[in-house]
Amino acid sequence: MGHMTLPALSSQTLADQAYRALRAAIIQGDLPWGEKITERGLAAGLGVSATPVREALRRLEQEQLVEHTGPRSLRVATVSPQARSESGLIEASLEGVAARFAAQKATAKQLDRLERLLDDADAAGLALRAERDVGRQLNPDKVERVFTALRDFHDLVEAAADNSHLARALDQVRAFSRSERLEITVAQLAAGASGPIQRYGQHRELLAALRAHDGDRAEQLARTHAAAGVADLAGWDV
Amino acid sequence: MGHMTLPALSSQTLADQAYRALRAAIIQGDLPWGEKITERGLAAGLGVSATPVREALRRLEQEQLVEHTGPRSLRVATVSPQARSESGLIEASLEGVAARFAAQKATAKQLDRLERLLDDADAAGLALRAERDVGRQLNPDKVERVFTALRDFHDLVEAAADNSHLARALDQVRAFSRSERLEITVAQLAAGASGPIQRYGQHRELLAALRAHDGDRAEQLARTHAAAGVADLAGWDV
DNA sequence: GCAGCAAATTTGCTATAGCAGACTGCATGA
DNA sequence: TCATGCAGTCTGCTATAGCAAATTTGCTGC
Repeated sequence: MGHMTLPALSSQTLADQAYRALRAAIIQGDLPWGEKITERGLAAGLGVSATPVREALRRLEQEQLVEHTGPRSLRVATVSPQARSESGLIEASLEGVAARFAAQKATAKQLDRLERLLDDADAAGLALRAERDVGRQLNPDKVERVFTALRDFHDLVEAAADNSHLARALDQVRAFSRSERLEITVAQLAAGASGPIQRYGQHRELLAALRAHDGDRAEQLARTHAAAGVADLAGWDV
Repeated sequence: MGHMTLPALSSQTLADQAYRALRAAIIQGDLPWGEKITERGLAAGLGVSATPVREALRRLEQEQLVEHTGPRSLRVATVSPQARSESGLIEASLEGVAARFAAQKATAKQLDRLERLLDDADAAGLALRAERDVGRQLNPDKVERVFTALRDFHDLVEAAADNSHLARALDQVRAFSRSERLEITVAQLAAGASGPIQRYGQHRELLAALRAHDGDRAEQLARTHAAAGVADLAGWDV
């Protein structure tokens, strides 16, 4: 056996494609919250028959992105601002658990990669801070680099946690809590908000806790950090 | 409009029935973890066609109770002991969040009902303790009453939290963390374990925190309590 | 015995047809 | 003007047929 087969890189079934397409459409707002939908309508829009669309809808229903209004009618789920911010708290709690697991399991290679991501973010972040201090406009390319580095950081912590149930739960709740966060936070940064930049150093502390295998502290830091992100958006005190 | 229509008391679609039946079969062990399954086989067993079974399988796959092994083969998911205990920690964390939400939102009526449930549990529980102290065999009927009362207590806290995303996440993770807990704990009680009975008074403290709208303390108590339940089973320190 | 290959069977996936119930709009009558 | 019935249409649900690919089976040759 010279090679190992990758675990289905692209399932490519129409039902799977329909699921991804509809999920993305909902999260990105192409299918607005509360929109009435029909199997046949979606099937025609996607160019497939009703069968794979039905399976996609059942999966979306399972994660509450689609809901039944009556015995024979469907719509994209509605999500109140309160539900959105509460989802942020749920997400923060789960990210805390992820950090706890990661503190137990992260390999040396993963920890090093985490450190390199923070170095990248710092390089671009310090430049941004300097630009802001002299009143220049923020370089969108550097903003992007900071965000992708920090997103990769969180994703890698989640991967190090190595628990598929936790990962699934996070994916599902993020569809509600995080659908517009990136755009908002970028806007806040441009407007001069200091919260995101202040929370910056917390990543270093979290990494130190992970290295020390200090699950309690890692969870505490990750959760507080994530909850602060929600608070910035909602003006809440957590 | 003199009355309001109840929201679909029994959906009664075959796909829904198939979903519930298969889910129960998996959790109760009638379909063992790792069992290979086929659409047609399950459909024949349930007496329906393959279509509703496929939809049920997609939903079960979404919550990781069923998984693909290859492009054309399915099986009931496998769950390691580690994954099971980790699910217990995830559940404990989510129950903590539920208690936090409940502390903000619980109505006076709900709080009173919670108190009555604890009174019920205490009545039966004290009798059990007395029986155990004199070495008599535990009355199975009273054991049942304690468990149902405490289960109702947790369910009502969850209902008071009033967040469907949280409720769904709890349901899904419990399929893994709690599938055999009741039986085990009953067995432990019969064998004289003291942990469950010692954790008993914690419910009163939680209720007090809910009444005081003390979200921090409610979360702390609920989470510790739930995590202790996991620790009892796994011999872990949380 | 056993590895390798090909035929036969199994299996998941998709499209389609049709049913039963819900919904819509319009005409009717008070 | 408004409630009420009644087609006609729409919609979700289920069963079925068939395809393409994977899996299994059994044969062959070493």
